[in-house]
Amino acid sequence: MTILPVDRAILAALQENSRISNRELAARVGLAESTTHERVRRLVDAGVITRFTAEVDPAALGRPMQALIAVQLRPQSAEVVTRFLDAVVDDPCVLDATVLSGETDVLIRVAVASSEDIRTFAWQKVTSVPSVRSIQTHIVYEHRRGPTLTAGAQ
Amino acid sequence: MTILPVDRAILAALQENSRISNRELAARVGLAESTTHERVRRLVDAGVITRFTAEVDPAALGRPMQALIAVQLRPQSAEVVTRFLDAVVDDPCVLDATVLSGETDVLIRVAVASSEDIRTFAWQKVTSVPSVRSIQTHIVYEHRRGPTLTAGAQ
DNA sequence: TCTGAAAGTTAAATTTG
DNA sequence: CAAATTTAACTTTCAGA
Repeated sequence: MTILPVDRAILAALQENSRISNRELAARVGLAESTTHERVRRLVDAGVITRFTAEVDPAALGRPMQALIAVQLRPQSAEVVTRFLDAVVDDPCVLDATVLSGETDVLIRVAVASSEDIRTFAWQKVTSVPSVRSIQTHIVYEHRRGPTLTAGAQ
Repeated sequence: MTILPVDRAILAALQENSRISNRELAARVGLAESTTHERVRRLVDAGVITRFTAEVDPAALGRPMQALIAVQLRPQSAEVVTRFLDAVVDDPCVLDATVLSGETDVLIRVAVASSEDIRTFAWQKVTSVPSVRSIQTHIVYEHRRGPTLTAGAQ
């Protein structure tokens, strides 16, 4: 699918607010409503827009603390990684998990009410998986989003 | 603000799809439309929902590769960290940046077209900031989301 | 805090240029 | 791709429980 400048404008507007009406979106990008509607549908169909979602602040729900837990696994096999993810990623304190190259095999981001909850997750849940060789916990002090995603490599 | 079970249902539904109509949301959570409408408004006002957004797949825009760049800064001061973030976080390849405790001070997540772009960002942009002492680049092999965020610590 | 109904607004599909 | 049209669906407000 070819991404035109007008598609970038649509992507920018919808990332900033996915709930604006099709009418307002059309006005903002300077196309007819029917055209705008069709282009949004195509962006979804092409997999450029993966979902429309509401962002929720864990802190506002009583989980003001975030941490990264770096995990080293042994043996290092695809199956071990998959099994580890399946074992931990559904825990309610997990925000996401990333599989990496390098010393650390998996990086887990958690949001919790207090450091006690990190301890419980890290030392009860994570280290109870047999293939976990070692872990390190890092407190998240700040998190910043990059620029809005509107185009390929510049 | 008190989060009732019905609010969790609203949060779950809106995270899964922020574009469903208020009518459908009301039907799904079992409340009248007017009540549902009011509760969503309150969740936004209370800062529980921070924004409604469209998730975009960088790969579908021609940036199929992601990496984490771990950065160590010297001297380690609040101002150095802030200045570093200001210098790199607006680069178009940056998805987000996290300030951490531990060896690594900042973790930058990037989405790029090829490894050549990582090299350019890491060795042109990042290491050109004087306070950067060292960096390590890790390829992202896989990324998994945790469960939907609906409540405080369980 | 909730409901139900009324009034105004918007979406979605179609047709035509 | 735009404009116009039409029907159906939706949002928003408010009186009242």
